[in-house]
Amino acid sequence: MATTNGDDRAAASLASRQTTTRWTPTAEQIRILKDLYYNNGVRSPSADQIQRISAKLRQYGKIEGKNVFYWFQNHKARERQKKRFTAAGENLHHHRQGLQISDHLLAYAAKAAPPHRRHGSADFRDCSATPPPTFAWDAFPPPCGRSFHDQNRDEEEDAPEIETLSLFPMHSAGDDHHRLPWQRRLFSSSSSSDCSGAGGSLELTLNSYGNSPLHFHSGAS
Amino acid sequence: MATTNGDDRAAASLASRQTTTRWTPTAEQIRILKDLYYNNGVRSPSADQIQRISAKLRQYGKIEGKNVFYWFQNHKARERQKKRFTAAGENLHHHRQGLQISDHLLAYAAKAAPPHRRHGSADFRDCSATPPPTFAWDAFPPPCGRSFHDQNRDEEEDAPEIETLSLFPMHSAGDDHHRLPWQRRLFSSSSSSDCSGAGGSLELTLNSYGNSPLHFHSGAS
DNA sequence: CAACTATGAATGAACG
DNA sequence: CGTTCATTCATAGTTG
Repeated sequence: MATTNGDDRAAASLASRQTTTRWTPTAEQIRILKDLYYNNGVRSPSADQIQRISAKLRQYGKIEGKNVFYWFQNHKARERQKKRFTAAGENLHHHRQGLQISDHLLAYAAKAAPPHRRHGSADFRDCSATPPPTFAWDAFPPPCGRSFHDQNRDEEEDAPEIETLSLFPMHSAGDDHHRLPWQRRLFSSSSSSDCSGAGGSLELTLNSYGNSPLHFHSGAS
Repeated sequence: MATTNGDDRAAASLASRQTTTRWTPTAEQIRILKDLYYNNGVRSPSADQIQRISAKLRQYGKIEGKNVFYWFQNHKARERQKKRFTAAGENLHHHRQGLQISDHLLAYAAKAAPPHRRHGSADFRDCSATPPPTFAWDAFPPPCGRSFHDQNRDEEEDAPEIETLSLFPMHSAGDDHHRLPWQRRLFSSSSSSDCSGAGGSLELTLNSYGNSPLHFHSGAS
């Protein structure tokens, strides 16, 4: 991303009496953390490792063990979470289902092809054929010569699996998987006339919150 | 909101390849989202719901799962935040003009709530028996002296004094491993070649990025 | 166009 | 671990 300075939030806000209680990692700290995460496969460091890491990172700024712990926890969790609700490729293939508004949309959609904002290069996680079951702490350069990305923003990769998933499973006769109780019928598509640009009515059924279907009135009034 | 715009802001303008093109929800998308929020009580949709919602909303414009996720997060958070100030801000009716930060500053000024724990719960800085979220691994496991660590942080990211403390304690006679709240059940993965270099002076070489000794450049680019 | 506001995006911290 | 809350940054979009 281009969050201005990005990592230097700490340096940026050090001007005043920052009552900020929470840790503001420096660029170097983040760099090291990501290096450990991606290049070394560190995902859930143990207490000992956390201590070592924090000790090391302390050279670059204030940091405590819990910060390291949380960082890895969050980083890992977010990576998974993101993948979870980003199942379908979402940005480059919108089903144009005949709507008048798409006129403009298509217009710039064509030119706005470029993917996200922070796709630099390939990810590092699988830069080597050997999964990182162990912690490569000691001392050894990264297995594969990896070009360092800019500074911050990790390098998540997208697996644009275009599977045209059923947007709204009406009634899955062949129930295959039971995931969670609320995963039942969340949405009910009203056949095929719900995709009106603006001015339609769609029904959404959310069993988890209410059994009554929801009707959207896009009547614009 | 304030301007009841209601147009397809998506079709606003997009000429330059903004590296930070954040999602601009369309009127229909917002309407549906609010409908879900208010009429259906959806506050924190899960991954599955997010997928469906985003899929549905995609008919009205480009959208990704994370947009839905963030939308609900923000909407909920802000609503809560606003309500939280109504009671205390009866006197300070300053138009909170300028500076986004004034938002929370007013909050503190109004309620003067200690900036630590979250929504009132129970205070627990009691260093007696079981400090709930006490993180022991910091530098040294405080017996119970300081429950709350960084509180009056008036220090900056500097002062990295490279103490020569043993960064990597070998085994140190085992002694008592700080029994972290989670270690009991989380850090029990000692059944494998944990840190291979645990018994030596790990060096943590992270020179893949050109390890600068330290030195924080004042940044400011 | 500057000043300001609403809100999307990000992330540290923590809960269950 | 997945989920949730709080706080902060960045910026689209107005408003004067």
